[in-house]
Amino acid sequence: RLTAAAWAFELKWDGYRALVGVVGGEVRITSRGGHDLTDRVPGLEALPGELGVDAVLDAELVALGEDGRARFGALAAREAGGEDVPVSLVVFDALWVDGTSLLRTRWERRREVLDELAPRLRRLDPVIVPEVLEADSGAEALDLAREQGAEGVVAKKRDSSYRPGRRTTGWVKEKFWTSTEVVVGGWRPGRSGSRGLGSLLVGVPDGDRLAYLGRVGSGLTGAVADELADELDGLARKRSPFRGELGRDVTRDARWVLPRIVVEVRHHGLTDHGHLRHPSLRGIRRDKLPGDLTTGS
DNA sequence: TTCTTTAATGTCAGGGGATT
DNA sequence: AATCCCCTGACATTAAAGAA
Repeated sequence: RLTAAAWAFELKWDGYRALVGVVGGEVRITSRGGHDLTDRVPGLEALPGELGVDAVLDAELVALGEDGRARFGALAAREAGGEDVPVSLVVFDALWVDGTSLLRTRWERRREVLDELAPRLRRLDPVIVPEVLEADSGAEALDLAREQGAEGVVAKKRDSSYRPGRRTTGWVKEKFWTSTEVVVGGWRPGRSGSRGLGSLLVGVPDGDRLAYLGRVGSGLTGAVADELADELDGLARKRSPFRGELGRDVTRDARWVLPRIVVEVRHHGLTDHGHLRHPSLRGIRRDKLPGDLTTGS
């Protein structure tokens, strides 16, 4: 449905969204929430001189590992001073150049402007201006992205204008999903406003216990949530079925349960701590028992 | 053409993980 | 406490399509 005639495909970068202002000889990087991120990217002192004109650019702030792949977790760690992770600025859009706003200009034209600026931008060490993917379809673009180890693809409608701030349907993000079956070992109540379940504590069988995989709250709603709430109530248990300690912030209001219910969870792989990343509940697997699941990934 | 229904689009709140 | 990155569903609004 995403044809190359109407859509252009770019790699999706995993980092912090940032606006880069090059105005009056100074560089200023701002997060989506309006916070100053300028100090996160050293090595941009020469940017105003190289660029030659004032500009506001849309970009993503990413930390790259040795393999060239983005590592989200390393970004915030940089401030701790421990790891010296090089931070790059991936520039993918031009919003305002030399006194002219491009917000209402179609993406195709904005990309042309960006390509004109690209040779100068690339003289700066931390700056990356990624090429548009040479793909005839969304599926082909995903294949390319997978080869390059990216986390996904962003499809941009060629005639779309730029809508500041809000999420836009002119840009469609396609990420690689993983689906995993996990066992429910407990739950946490929702906030005072919402009733019943807030999130599920899940894991995979590891010997006679469960290896903790984190919480799943997104997608836990409607009839499925009510159904699960009833069933879990009947499986209540005093001791945690998980192996090891889980941390006070989790255990404080956790309710443990006999590990019997298997659910399917969609996610983006595991974090450095071995938890599910961006998990969302897909449904209950009544055809499966905890014993059917294999240990590990 | 105009009115009504439907689909697309946008906004918001509540869940997640992580770090300082 | 913040901050950042998300995902999902409910609801409101807007745009498009169908019927009269």
